[in-house]
Amino acid sequence: MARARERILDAAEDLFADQGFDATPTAAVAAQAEVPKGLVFHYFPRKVDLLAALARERPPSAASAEIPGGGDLVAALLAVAHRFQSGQDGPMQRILLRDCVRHPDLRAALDRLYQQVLDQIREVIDHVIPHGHPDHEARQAAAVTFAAALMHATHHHHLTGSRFDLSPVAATICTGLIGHPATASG
Amino acid sequence: MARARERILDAAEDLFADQGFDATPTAAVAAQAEVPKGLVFHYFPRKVDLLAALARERPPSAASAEIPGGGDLVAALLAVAHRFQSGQDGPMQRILLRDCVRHPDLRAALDRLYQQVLDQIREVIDHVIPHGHPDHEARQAAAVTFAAALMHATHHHHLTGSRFDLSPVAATICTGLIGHPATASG
Amino acid sequence: MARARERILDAAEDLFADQGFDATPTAAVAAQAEVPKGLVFHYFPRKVDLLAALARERPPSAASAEIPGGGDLVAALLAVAHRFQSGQDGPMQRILLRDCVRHPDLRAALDRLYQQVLDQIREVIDHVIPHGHPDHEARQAAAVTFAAALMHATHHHHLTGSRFDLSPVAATICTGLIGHPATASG
Amino acid sequence: MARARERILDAAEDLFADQGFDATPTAAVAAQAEVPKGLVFHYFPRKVDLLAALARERPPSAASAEIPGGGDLVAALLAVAHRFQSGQDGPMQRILLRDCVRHPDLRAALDRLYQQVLDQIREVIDHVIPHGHPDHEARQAAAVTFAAALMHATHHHHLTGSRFDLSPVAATICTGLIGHPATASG
DNA sequence: AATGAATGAGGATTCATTCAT
DNA sequence: GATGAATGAATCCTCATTCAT
Repeated sequence: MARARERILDAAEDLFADQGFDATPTAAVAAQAEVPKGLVFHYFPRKVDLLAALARERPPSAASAEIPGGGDLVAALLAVAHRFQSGQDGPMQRILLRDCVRHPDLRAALDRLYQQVLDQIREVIDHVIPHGHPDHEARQAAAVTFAAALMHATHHHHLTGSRFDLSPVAATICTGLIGHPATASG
Repeated sequence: MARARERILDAAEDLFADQGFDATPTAAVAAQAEVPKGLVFHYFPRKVDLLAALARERPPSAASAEIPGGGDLVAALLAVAHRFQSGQDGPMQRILLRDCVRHPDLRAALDRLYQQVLDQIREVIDHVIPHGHPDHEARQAAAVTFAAALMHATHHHHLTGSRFDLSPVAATICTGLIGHPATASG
Repeated sequence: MARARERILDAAEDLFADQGFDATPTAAVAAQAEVPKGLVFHYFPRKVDLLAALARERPPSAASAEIPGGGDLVAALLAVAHRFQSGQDGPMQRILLRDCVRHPDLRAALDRLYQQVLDQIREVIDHVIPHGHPDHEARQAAAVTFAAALMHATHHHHLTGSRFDLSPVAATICTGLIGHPATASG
Repeated sequence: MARARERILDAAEDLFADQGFDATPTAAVAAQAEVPKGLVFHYFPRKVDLLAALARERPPSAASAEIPGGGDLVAALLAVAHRFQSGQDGPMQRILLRDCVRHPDLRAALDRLYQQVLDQIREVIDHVIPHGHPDHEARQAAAVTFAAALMHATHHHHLTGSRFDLSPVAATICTGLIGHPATASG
């Protein structure tokens, strides 16, 4: 069954996200994937290769969906955050955020994820505030701010299970950009 | 020697910060503390008790020093961040940020740390912008924003070894609060 | 490609000589031979069959070349030794000497090798000292002595990488046979 | 029980001599020593440390006993050989001869053993032929010859279980030294 | 004949924890 | 209290061998 490899990756993603890489025995991966233990090592000679394969083949993408129009920057930012935190890549995000500390191989994937988030936020800002009023630098600073807060919020969420409310952050940024926290335009 | 207990905690703090709780054998703690292995278990019956003792007896404090006057909010915020990231509590911060994921006992300590940071930032804001122009809510939102970004920056720092520049964040927040990113007053 | 079998044997000879039979995975043989793993087992159902095939099909021969004339027994003996230790059968010698301990199948091949060495030495002795002065028994004893020492020297060489100087041995034997260690005749 | 370490070494010596180092699981050592598996690693963190400890703490000694007088060099040499091959150090000899190939740590011990054998043989020669007739060089050459042959004979013995008859070797050497193979002096 | 996925027994090593002294 | 020997469950990984295709 050529699916074995995929099933192993599925199981690994699941278990690593849940308990962490180090705390997950390869035997558990094999069990959940319903393959014999040896097969895991057939495809991934060392346990860490499983992690690397996940980072390589299943990078979490901050998939940018359509940007909600309407000129409401706060809503747009929160929508980005929501999409990011509710997407199907939760498991990989957890793995990256959790295990990056001990497995620097994951750093690249985490960096890429952050960059995607940042780019997406910037895109949203530019879309909602199309003119040129706040200059490039201010826009980028705003994007960085929201991206950093979003990363923290996501970490917090994975840590505690409860959401970190980003509304104040979005409001602060919005005010910084257009002078008031509410619906832009006007 | 009654110092043994302290030496054990010193060693544990050091090693846990460096390699993580799970990856540090108690034998290594004993070795670095230069005490016999049995003594570690004499004072801390289970390994996790070591972690709990650290969190209880050596909580990292976002020690608020004097607030730099002068009305420069950006500088004041960055000063808070710098103090936080350069303090002597780096090891305990690392431990909390790293191992909180698997050891919820640490959550309380991490929450407390965040709260201290948040309070301190708020205090700085109120100190620099004493009047009442931006209302309480906006001030708190700004504080939350900077606290979240600071937590992310700290995490990033511990992860990569390189600093995460918080200047854009501080500028964005400052603009949100007083309309322009530079020295307040006016 | 019918050459596959030969390539497998080549690889096995190489690797077994280098790391020993037990320490060489069949997968390594397949890799070095550039054949799929399954093919190794196609030709040699059990790993040990590879070893047996080597011993059977590629026995090291103490190939007797022309005997250096001139009546110098010491030189002649050393020439035999040199030929033996420098021949192309080094790998198989190593395999026999090393793995015979655990794989008695190799014993016959090793015995045959020793016998060839012995016969060849005897031949050299008879060629250099053609008359009948030292009787058959003494000649055979001398041959046995040099053969034993040569085996040890070879083993030593394979073990340490450095040569074991057989000159004293040749000199001793020569003196035993003809009364003085130098060039025979006289 | 403080004897545990000795019992582990006893078991290791036994099993390594019998089946070889690589083919002996540490579990087997523990079982034969009647200690829990973990204790083996308590004393010898890596399996190879067991081997090193054996080589260090239990080096086989070519224990020189009293030299048989009587002036019979052949008998004296054979006595040395017999003592060497019948001594209580058979197991360690086997281990050295067998596993030196893959574990160069043993080389020093094997070298030392050879040196002891050589020295002892030389001593016997000097004792039996006290005068100065054959010069130093010839004596040393004779000793080297017998030592090499003895090593081969021992290896052969360990390999096949049957003795390698050293009489011809002794006779050849004796003739080389004193002109005739029989009882010296006269 | 040829292939490489599949299998699972086995083996070295780690380490928290216990406990006799 | 203090000590380090003792314990054994757990884990990663290896590898000969089988087998469906």
